[in-house]
Amino acid sequence: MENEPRGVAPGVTAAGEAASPPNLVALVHRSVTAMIRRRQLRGGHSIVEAKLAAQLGVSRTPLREGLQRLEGEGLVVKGGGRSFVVRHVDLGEYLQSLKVREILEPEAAEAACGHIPVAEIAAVRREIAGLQVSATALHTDAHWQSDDALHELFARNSGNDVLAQMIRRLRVTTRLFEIARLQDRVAPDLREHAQILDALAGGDGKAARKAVQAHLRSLQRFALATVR
Amino acid sequence: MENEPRGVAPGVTAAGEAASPPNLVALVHRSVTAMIRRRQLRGGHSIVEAKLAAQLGVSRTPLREGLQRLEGEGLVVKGGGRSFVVRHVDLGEYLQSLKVREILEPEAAEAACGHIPVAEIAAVRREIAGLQVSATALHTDAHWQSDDALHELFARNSGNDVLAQMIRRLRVTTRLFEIARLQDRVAPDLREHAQILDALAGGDGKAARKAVQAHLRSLQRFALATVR
DNA sequence: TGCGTTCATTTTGCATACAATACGGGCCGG
DNA sequence: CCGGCCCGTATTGTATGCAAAATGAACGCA
Repeated sequence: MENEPRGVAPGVTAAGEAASPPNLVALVHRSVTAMIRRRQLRGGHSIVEAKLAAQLGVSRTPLREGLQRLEGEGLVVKGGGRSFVVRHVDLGEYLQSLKVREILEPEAAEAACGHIPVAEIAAVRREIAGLQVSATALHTDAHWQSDDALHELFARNSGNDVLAQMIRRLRVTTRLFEIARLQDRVAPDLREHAQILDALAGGDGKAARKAVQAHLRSLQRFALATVR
Repeated sequence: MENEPRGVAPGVTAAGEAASPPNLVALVHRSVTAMIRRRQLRGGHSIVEAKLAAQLGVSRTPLREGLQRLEGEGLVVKGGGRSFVVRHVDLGEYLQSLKVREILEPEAAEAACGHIPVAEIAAVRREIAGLQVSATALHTDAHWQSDDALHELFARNSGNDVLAQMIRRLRVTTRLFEIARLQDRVAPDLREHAQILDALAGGDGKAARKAVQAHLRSLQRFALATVR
């Protein structure tokens, strides 16, 4: 292969991460994850290895290894035939995932109450506030990001890393669906996220639990009403 | 490479599964999973690719792909350095996992109540009954297997595949620890499993929930009391 | 036209080759 | 006796080559 600058599709590499050894499978993993989140790779799309490898500037070997790892994580599947397919989450699975989140996340929120550094809460507040201003162009991207930040806030501080990991995993699935199918969740999320933050900041465990549960139920209703 | 009969380490391949295309990465995945469960690969043990590849009769390429997939699933990790390491679950993580299972599994058991085919319940009953007889040699192996069967029973029939998948995943972690650290759980498990089965068979959702919760709490107590 | 069949092309599965890096052990200087 | 350096070896990271399987298109035959 011509040893190109190994550029990666524009704007795909993750930030930070001083990779002393370039480690191409990690690069593939990050890049493909990002591409899926940006809908550059749609759910159900079947991946041709040579093409994607060329696009990322790597050979098929690290590409395949990265994809296998993503399959283990559930982002892609080897669908029936022989090629990798970006996992497609349908409404049924989305709702099931939300049900499980409805079991786990209120628990995490309650556990986290009173254990979250105020600085972190403030940071998430700022992120949400900044959202009101920006135009709709990058809006959704930033919105999803603040969504991540909020849920990560109480997951990480729940005191149970395993619980946090499960929540993250479930959110991969739900995000996959939301990216593909839901459009205007910004306004309701803004309101509900604010309520959750208030409860977390106030250290009121019961209120936090309620707020998170209400949020997740709202998502279910929204999906049922929105998706054709 | 000498194209050997591709024998695989004795007794390592999973049963059934007529693999029309040999599919070596699936073979690796199954084999390594089995080897970990049998403690042929201990937690914390670092894997040398060439050695394991030779042992399984494959080249390093499918071996690495299989390992990457296992890393995505959380069975192995690329520990700091550069080689794969069988994940080591410590007491803390084990207890955290049990806590999460204590949230999820009672829910699944209750949901499954009344939806489990009687034949399946009977099959698990038989499996447990057969356990009483066999000697301690294969005892533990068979014990773990019946444990899988019981928990799988209500997970699969809970009506929520995502929930079932989460439970399976958590059980990978807890099993990893139990294999390494716990010895004589047979007697208490036998009793508690029977109680769960009775509740499931009776269709009593509340009782099933209670029985599963009691079982998981018993495991926590047992671990705290047993592990030095 | 409709349908099976053959052949060219694409695409994957796997093995191997090779370069880069980490590791360990001995050697030398102190 | 100890610490640091150097070099041979073990091991991993990546690319490439090639064979088998799938795909699909052209073609002939009914």
